[in-house]
Amino acid sequence: MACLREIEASQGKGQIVSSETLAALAGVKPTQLRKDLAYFGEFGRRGLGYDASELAFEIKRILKIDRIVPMILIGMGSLGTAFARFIITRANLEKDYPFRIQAIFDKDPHKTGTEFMGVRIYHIDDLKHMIQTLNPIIAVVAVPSQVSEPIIAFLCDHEVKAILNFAAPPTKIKPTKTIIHNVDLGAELEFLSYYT
Amino acid sequence: MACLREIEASQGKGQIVSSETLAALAGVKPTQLRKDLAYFGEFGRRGLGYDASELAFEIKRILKIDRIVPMILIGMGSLGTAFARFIITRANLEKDYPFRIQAIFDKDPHKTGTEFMGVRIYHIDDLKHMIQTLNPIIAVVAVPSQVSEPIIAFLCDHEVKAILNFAAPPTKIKPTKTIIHNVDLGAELEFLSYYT
DNA sequence: TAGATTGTTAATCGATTAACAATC
DNA sequence: TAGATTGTTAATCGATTAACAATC
Repeated sequence: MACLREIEASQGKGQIVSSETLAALAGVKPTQLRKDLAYFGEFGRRGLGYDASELAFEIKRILKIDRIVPMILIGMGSLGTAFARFIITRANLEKDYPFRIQAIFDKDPHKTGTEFMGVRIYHIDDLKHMIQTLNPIIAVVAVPSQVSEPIIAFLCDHEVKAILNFAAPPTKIKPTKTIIHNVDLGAELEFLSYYT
Repeated sequence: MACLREIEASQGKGQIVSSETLAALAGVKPTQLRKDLAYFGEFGRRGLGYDASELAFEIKRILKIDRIVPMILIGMGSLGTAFARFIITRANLEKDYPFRIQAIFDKDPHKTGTEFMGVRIYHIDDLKHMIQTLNPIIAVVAVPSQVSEPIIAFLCDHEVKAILNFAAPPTKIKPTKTIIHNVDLGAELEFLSYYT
């Protein structure tokens, strides 16, 4: 599936767009775009094209961002702060932005009990009894790699659907029900260096 | 090319390893690993395997991380700070870590003139006359998206080989000589949401 | 009806894997 | 020589693209 996100933002209400136009915007071939969409259903009308707002809605539904996605953030170091700022700013700016940070967890007593841009910061120990109530779909792990593995294991045990992990990939656990997406800043640099 | 980085860390001096062992470590098929390596040259010995330290050296050479890679960081908000901490910590810990932040640039007069973990923070206006001297291979852009495009354009004009861009992808410029690698935290979340 | 554009089948391309000759 | 393991050629698989019938 080639990048469909670009499409969403690109047209107003009631507008009809062709796969040709959309493909140009997304930087892919029209035929690829049509094939990708057809995989999920028939969203277009032959001879006409796609209804832009209808298509945007369908794409949101496919990506499961047609609803509020409750999240928790664990670790409020510089990376956690950067991530929280990014998400909360966007949620404040964009109507219907789906991702919401419900609670932040950290170990530092200088941070716990305070708020960051309107989101409460709890002690990491409170996660144990709060996770049931919060019931987050996604958890973001931005703690040091040395302490990340037990936290990730705990999250997997408690039915979190997906983890965005900025720490080192866990070595011991191989969860079946939880998807872990590892983001490795160091690897991004090595990747770039190769193409230098 | 499947992930070769794992291999590097995995063996001591003088050790011989087979593609079977390495593939298991990297989580790929042995035949895939051999094919990838063969693309760059003949590094193994038939009937024996690969010399681990020799292979590690060759991989570093291929990735161009067998030398110091000078970098600059532009933008010292929470994301810039997170990135700087990540790189500098690693450079302090790991012998031969190739990436070095030579200078940081920001607009905030409270930050300019100070140091972060031993790296000087300059005003963004100083970039103009300093870039020639610094001559960085890689530039990391961690400024707000609204102000990123002219900065990226400037970096491309001044022979920076690669840009790691945390801001929005540039729309106007299509550099030919500079590689831009865009990292989109929002897209990572949408990606995860889909697999929920 | 003629023109346009989708959804889908067929053809092409590239990447992964299997098989094996080379060789330690 | 027999066993092991690479580098490479051939076969397989999947993904991309082209072609076209369906239909607005």
